[in-house]
Amino acid sequence: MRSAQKQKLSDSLSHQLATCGFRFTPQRQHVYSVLLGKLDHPTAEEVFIRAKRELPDISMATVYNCLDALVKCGLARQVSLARGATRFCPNMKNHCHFYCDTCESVFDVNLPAEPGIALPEGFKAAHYDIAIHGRCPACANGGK
Amino acid sequence: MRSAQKQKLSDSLSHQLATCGFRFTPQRQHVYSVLLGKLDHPTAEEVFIRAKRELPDISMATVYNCLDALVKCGLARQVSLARGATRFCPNMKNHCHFYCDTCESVFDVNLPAEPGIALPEGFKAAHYDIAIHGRCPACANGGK
DNA sequence: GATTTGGTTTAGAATTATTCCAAATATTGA
DNA sequence: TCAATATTTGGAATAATTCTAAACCAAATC
Repeated sequence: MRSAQKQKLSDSLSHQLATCGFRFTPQRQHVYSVLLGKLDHPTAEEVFIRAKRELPDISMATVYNCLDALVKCGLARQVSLARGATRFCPNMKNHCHFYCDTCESVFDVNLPAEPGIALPEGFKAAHYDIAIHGRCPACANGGK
Repeated sequence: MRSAQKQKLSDSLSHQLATCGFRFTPQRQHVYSVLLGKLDHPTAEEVFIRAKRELPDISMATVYNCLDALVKCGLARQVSLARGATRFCPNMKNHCHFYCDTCESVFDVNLPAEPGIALPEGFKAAHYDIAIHGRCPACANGGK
C-alpha cells in the first residue's frame, strides 16, 4: 500500500473512532490494518496471532477491545455464523455471508439492495445480518 | 395439550428422527417438548434447566445431543445472533429473527418469501438465516 | 510545564459455552 | 431373546470471552 493511501486510512480510522468517543491508538490502528490485510473473516484469536507479528506485546484483551471499538464505530462487522468463535469483517459494503457448513469458510456475497422486511410496530432496525448456509463450490464437488 | 395432539407430535418427531438415522428417546422427546413449550429462543443451558424439571437426571451433554439431533432432522433451528450462547428455535416456518441489542431478546418476524439472493457459480444454498439487529419496542422507548 | 482525569493496555485469573470421554444403559433389528 | 449399535451420563477438558487491577498514556486543566 502506498504511504499516502495508508495515511488516508488512518485519518479515517482516527476520525471514526473520535466520533464515537474512542481514542486513536497504535493497537487499534494495527488491528484494523490486520483486518484489512486479509479479508478472510478471522476470529479474534486469528487477529491476535496476526497482530502479534508486528506488535508482539499486544494482548488478547486488547484485541477484543480494538475489535469491539471498530465494530462500534462502524468500521467492521461482527459475524456470528455457528457455534464457536465470532468472526470479524471490515467490508462495510452492503453484502451478506455464505457459510460453508462443510469447510466452515465464509464468503462475502454482494447484495443489490437492503432486504426491506416489514417489522411490527415499534421495532427499530439498526442493521441486517444475512447468512446463507450451504456448501461452497469446492465442498459441493469434493464431498459428493 | 390434548393427549391425541401430543401423540401426533411424538409420532412426527419419531418419524423425523428415524428419517435421519436417529433413535427416538425420552430425552429427545422431552427436549423437543421443552422447546415447543416456550418459544423464547432459549440457550442450551436454559433448555437444560427446563428439561430437568421433568427429567432430573438429564445431562448437559444429552441436551446438546438432543438439540443437535433436532436441528439435523429439521425440527429446530440453531440461532447465532451475537457472542455468547447459541439459541434454539422450533419454529420452522419461513421467518427471521429480530435481536434487540439492548435487552438481548429475540423475536420471530414473519417473512413473506425466501429472499432469493443470487449466488456465484457453484455455491449450493441449504438455508437462509436473516437476523435484524436493533431495538425492540420496550427498549426503543425506555432507553434514550 | 506540572497535574489531574479518564480512557487504554496488559497479564492473568475467572467465567461461560461447548465438546470430549469412557462406562453404563437403552433401542433396534435379526 | 440376543447382538449390534446408538445414546446417556457425569465429569474432565477445551475453547471463547470477559473481568480485574495495576501500569500507562494522552488530552484537558491548573
